[in-house]
Amino acid sequence: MMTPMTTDERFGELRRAHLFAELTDEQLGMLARGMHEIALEAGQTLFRHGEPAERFFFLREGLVKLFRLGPDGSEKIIEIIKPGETFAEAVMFMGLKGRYPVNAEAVSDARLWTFNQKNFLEMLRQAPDIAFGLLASMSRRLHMLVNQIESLTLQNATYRLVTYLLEHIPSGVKTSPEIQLTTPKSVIASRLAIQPETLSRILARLRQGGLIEVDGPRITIRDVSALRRLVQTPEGG
Amino acid sequence: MMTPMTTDERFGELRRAHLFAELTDEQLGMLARGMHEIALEAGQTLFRHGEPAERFFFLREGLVKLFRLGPDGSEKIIEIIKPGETFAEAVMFMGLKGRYPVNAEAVSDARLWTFNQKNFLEMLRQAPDIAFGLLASMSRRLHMLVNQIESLTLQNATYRLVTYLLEHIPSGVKTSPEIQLTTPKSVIASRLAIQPETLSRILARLRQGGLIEVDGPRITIRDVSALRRLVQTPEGG
DNA sequence: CGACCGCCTTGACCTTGGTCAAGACCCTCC
DNA sequence: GGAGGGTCTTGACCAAGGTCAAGGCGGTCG
Repeated sequence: MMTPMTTDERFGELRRAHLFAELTDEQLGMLARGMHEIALEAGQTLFRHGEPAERFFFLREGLVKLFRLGPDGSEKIIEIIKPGETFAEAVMFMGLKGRYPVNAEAVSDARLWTFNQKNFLEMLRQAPDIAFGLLASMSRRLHMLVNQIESLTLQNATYRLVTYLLEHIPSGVKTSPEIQLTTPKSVIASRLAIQPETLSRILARLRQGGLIEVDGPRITIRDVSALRRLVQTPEGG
Repeated sequence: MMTPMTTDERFGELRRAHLFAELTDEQLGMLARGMHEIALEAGQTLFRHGEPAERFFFLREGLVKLFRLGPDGSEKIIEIIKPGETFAEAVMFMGLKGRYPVNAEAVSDARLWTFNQKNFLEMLRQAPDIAFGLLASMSRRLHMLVNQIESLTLQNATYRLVTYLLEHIPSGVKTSPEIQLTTPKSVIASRLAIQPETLSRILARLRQGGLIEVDGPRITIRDVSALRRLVQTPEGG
């Protein structure tokens, strides 16, 4: 048994999510009434593509991947959910017949809060301001997807990996920043729509070129500007 | 000079858009107050990727493509807008600092109505019900993008083209449906993220296999079920 | 009518990244 | 310490699709 959380602690944790950050205590209270906690073990499935979508989720601990399966069973990870993020909330607006467009599975042991669709819509109706936050967060997600489509079609594997690395440089570091990969390389590969072998080969090539150093899950960037140049668009774009 | 439209005609046209379909006359009236008409010639640019997003659009006539440019200037068409559709409305919620995530250009001569961001947000604040329609339409678009990502990564060029064909079969036709391509093949190729040459080759291959007949922009499907089988997923998915 | 232009098609070749297979490395557990 | 398992790496090979180049097939315009 773990010590029960105070209401304040719960509210603080919920506010980590973009979606809830702007809510008043009262609104969070309404939200929390319909909230349930669940735990998943690594590898456990949360929901499957095509299932009726009756709940959405807030990830407290662990890692969850959202993915689609191809005809041959190969999986493409659409998004990796990290603690403090909500997911599947967009589906709530497809109405009662809405279905999850992806599969969700815990990558590592995870703890989540779940929210019931009906309660949530009801709350929105009473506090329409929240809808604006939702609209903003959805349009952000929309743009992310557009960016993904661009990089999947306009750019090659090296470009995608280098972009991924550059995006994960800890801020504030000037020289030789070090990136600690928090997810297995195979997961990153799927996220970038390449095979683990190819990921490995590209890292090797960058290493040989003196741009980076690789030590297991720790990657040190030797030459940030050279990496930037690799993915630079000639035009402003 | 063209004959001026009656208010009723305008409302009827606006309601063709998902986004506006559910609005009352009064709400449409508010919307129409901030509306302006513009015309574009084929090839003319409406807005560019990165520009401040102050307006969104309703396409009345013609064809508009939304696309991104790669480092080498190659373009990937994200979406082809057809008459009766709205676009760029999601960006309105990124706040005053929002910027268009794509380029927009008229494929053929086009007429549009434009809506100012500030007016629109103001109206939403007074009629929060509309926000729910918006949320639904955005989550639909979100799902479409997820589907695109899947087909770009999990499936090959033939799969994408066949899926495109199947989606464009006029409804109600049983035997040998005929598809009239309304956009140049090169545009379709970009939409499917393949080269025009590849598109041409795949069509040739399908033709040799007796699955379709091609006569310029007119494609006759000889064997619908064979096409369906081509893209069938072994599992339910 | 014939030159020209845009769009599509076809062919030859090449690059990228996927597949298959073998082994390296590392960690845990007995 | 050693066996076993998961993950990552490396190599050899292959297939899909991109690139380059040439030509066909209407259209339009002078």
